[in-house]
Amino acid sequence: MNNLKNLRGTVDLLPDQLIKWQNVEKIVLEQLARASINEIRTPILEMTELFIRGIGEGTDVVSKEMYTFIDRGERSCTLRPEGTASVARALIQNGMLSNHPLQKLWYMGPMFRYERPQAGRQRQFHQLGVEFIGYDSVRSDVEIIALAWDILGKLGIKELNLEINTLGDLSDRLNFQKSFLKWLEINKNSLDLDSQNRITKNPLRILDSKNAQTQNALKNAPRLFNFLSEKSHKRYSHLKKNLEILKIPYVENFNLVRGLDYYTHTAFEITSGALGSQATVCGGGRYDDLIKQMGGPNTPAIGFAIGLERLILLAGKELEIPRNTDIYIINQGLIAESLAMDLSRKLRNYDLLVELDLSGASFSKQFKKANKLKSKSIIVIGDDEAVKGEFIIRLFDQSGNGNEEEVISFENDIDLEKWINNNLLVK
RNA sequence: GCGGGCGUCGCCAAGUGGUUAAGGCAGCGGCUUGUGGCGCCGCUAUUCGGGGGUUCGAAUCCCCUCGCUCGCCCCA
Repeated sequence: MNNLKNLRGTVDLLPDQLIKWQNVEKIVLEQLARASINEIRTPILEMTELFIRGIGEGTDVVSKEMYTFIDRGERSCTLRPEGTASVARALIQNGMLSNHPLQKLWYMGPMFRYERPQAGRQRQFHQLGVEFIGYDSVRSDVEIIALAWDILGKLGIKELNLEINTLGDLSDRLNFQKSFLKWLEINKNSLDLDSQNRITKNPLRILDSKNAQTQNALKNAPRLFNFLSEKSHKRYSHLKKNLEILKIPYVENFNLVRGLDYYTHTAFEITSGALGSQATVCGGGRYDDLIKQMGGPNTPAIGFAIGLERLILLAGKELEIPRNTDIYIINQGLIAESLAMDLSRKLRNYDLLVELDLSGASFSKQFKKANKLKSKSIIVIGDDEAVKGEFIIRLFDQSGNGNEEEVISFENDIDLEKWINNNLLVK
């Protein structure tokens, strides 16, 4: 029995911790609803092919981090490592792009990547993703960045850094890649080993290598920014201007590439120093070619994902406080216990947190329990009350001073409601 | 995949070779069988992540292994 354990990189979320999760999720979902974004749910398990084609074979995520296995029907299946590819697939497959070319969608759920766990990183983790499908205007880029920024702001998270970059469109990138590859051939030896390996696999990724030696060498390399078309340049400066109008502070990072192949034009990341080495809480960008590449109609899109574990880490302690019990029902005796159960059901029609003591323990014990839970009030039903068809109700404040008891008949809903309104529902 | 740190009760922890493994919190029971916060009393690890070895004797030393954690890489 003792050797049954959860798998490495997975965690049990226990009731105490879930208070914070639920509070954070509530705020996030409210914000999404207000921006009139609709939910979409796709399977956690997909064909492996989807991610190879969607994310890109040369990426780290696909080449070494996927949970892939052969199922009983000999299909290669993969636990999703991210959400965008699935959403794109679902939209194409369900013909949603011809009927509703414009849509704003969100999803939330577990993702899986086989990596070494560390602070802010698990093998099963959770993401909130937002995708604006069919939108190509700069304003949609701005709106989605603002949305991410505001969600973090609503949670009271301070000291965030927004980094932005532009990757241009496909032809910008090809032009750049040509001369970048030439430079890489010549300067190969001044790069670190990882980066050398990427020359053939995924050269763009070399740009955001964190190796100091490589970063130093890259200072003399051609810059993607200089290969952007006039149109791409304009798009990017328009984006910056809009962010300034909205007073969203940003930092340009020309080396921000992002690890998934599908990004075009705008790429952005929001980081926090409070997270340790896994500093990114939100990452996103535009992916105008993905849906077409996956066999759908030519559909521009932009999206982001927020890592929920990291979000929880950043969110304030005030979200960890549980709601106190409003009424604790102390009860003992055969008839009393039935009456108590009936009363507890009645009380749950109000916006109250009601706990019925089921222990059958002594009154003294039940009072202690009510006190431990910091219940705002108590109801007492014993044999005496049961016989008379009434119960005792009273406030139960922490000072321990005797509050006035009130006796109410089980039939008298009007007095009960009055008491609740006067004592519990008013601030 | 590669480095560093760590593993004693549900939680926090003392103990670094000698025969009963401190203490605190939480939990349970009692003082007080129908009225709470405080207090007092009692109970709660045959065992120190697991396995092997050294020794008369190990939680303490050695080896292996598992796990956790932090960092590299990468990402949310």
